[in-house]
Amino acid sequence: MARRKDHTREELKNLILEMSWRLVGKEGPQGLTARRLADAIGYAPGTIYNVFPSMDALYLQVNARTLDLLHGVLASPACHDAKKTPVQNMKKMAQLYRSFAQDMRPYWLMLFSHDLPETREVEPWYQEKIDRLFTSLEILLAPTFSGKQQRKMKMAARILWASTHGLCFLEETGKMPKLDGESAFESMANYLIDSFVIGMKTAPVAQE
Amino acid sequence: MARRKDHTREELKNLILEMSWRLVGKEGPQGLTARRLADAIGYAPGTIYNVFPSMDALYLQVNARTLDLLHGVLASPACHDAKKTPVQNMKKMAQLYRSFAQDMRPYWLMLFSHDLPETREVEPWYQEKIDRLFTSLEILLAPTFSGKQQRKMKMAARILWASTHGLCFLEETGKMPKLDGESAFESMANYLIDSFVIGMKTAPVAQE
DNA sequence: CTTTTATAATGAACACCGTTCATTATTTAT
DNA sequence: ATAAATAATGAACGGTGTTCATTATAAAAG
Repeated sequence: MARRKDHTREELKNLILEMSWRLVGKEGPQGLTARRLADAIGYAPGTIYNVFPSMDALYLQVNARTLDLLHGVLASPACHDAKKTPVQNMKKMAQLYRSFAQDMRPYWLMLFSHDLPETREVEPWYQEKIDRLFTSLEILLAPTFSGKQQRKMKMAARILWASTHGLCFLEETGKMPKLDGESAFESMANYLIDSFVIGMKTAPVAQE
Repeated sequence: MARRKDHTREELKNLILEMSWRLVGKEGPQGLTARRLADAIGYAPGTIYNVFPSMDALYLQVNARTLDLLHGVLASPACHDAKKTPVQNMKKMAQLYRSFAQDMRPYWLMLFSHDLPETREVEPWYQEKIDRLFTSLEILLAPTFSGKQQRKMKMAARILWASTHGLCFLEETGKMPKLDGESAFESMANYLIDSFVIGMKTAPVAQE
C-alpha cells in the first residue's frame, strides 16, 4: 500500500498533529504514544515516522501550539487596556496565565516536563515563541522606564514573568505550602506585583 | 533461593536507595530503571518489588533525599548570619539555591519532573520536607514584620521562594530569553530581592 | 538429625514503549 | 502493458514497569 493519497503529506501532518493534541488533552502527555496515535488516525505506527522524525519532534509541535495559544492570551486586549494602569494590566496578565495553566493543564504541564533528551539546545523558532511571551510583559513595563533603562526594564520583565510562573507552577504541582485552606494565587500575585513595582525603580541593578 | 541474608531487609533497602542515588547522579532520572538497578546491586528485578511497592515510590525516596540535602543547605549558617542584614542573607540563600540546582542538576530537575501518576496527592511526610524549605526563608523575613503581620510575612516568604525558583528553573531549562550573552541569575535575583523588600511593607495584602 | 514450614529471591511472562527497515501495494511515468 | 518510484506497512529489536508461580534456602518442629 502506497500513496493511498487518502491524504496529502500536508493533510497527514495536520491530521497527526490534531490527533496528538486531542490525545494529550484527554489523557495527558502519557497518552500520546506512537501506537495509540497510529490507531486513532487509522494508519500504522511506521507512517508517523514518515512525517515526523521522532515522537519527541511531535511533542515539540504540541508544545509549539500551546505556546501560540498562550501568546494569544497574553497579547490580548484584556491585559493591554489603555484605560488601565500598567499594574492593573500586569495583574490581569498574571490571572490570565494562571487561568491558562488551569484550563489547559495537560498542555501547560507538558511545556515544563523535562524528561526530553535532556540538555538538547532549543531550536531558534521555538525560542522565538518563548521570547514573544516576555515581550507582552515588556510592553506593559516600558512606559515606566526611561530609554536609558531598557536593560533594567527587560530584567524587571523577566523577573516578574519568572516569579508569576513560579507561583503558578509550585501551586499547581502541590509544591507550595498551603497558607490558609485555599489557594492564594491571586492575592499573592497581586502582592508580588504591587511590591515589586514599588521597589523596582529605586532598587539598583548590577552593571552588565 | 531465599533468605540469602546477604543483607537484612533494612540493609537491602539502603543498598537499593544508595544505588538509585548513584544511577540518577550518573545518568539522570532516565538511568534509574528496575533492571539496571537490579543488575547494579546483584539482585533480580523482582527483588526490588519486595522492598519498594513501585519504581515511583523509589523515585520519591530519591527526591526525599534531595530535599533533605537542600534543606541542609538553606538552613546552614551561611545564609543565617546574624552579622548580616536579612536582605544580604536572602541574597545569599538565593545563590545557594541556584548553586544547588547546578551542582545537583539531575536530582534537582527530578524534583519537578511531573510525569508521575499525575494528580496524586503528596503524602504528608513529603509535604513536610517541602514546608521546611519555606521555613528557612520565613526565619529571615520574620524580624521585618510585626506579630500582627504573620500572614503577610508568610505570603512574602512564599512569593520570594517561588520567584527565586522560577528564575532558576526557567534559566536552567532554557526557557528564559537571554539578556546579555551570559546568564544573569545573580543580578536578577538581587534585583528581585531588593525591589520586593522595598515594596513589601507598604504594598497591601488582600484579606483572608 | 531429619523433616516440615515459612519465606526471600527469582526470572519468565505480560503489556506496553520508541524506532527501524525490508517488504508490499499502489500510483505515476515510460 | 510495462517499468520505476514511493507511500504505507507491520514485524522485529531492545527497552520499560510490574506480576507471580516457582525455587532455593533458612528456621522451626519432630
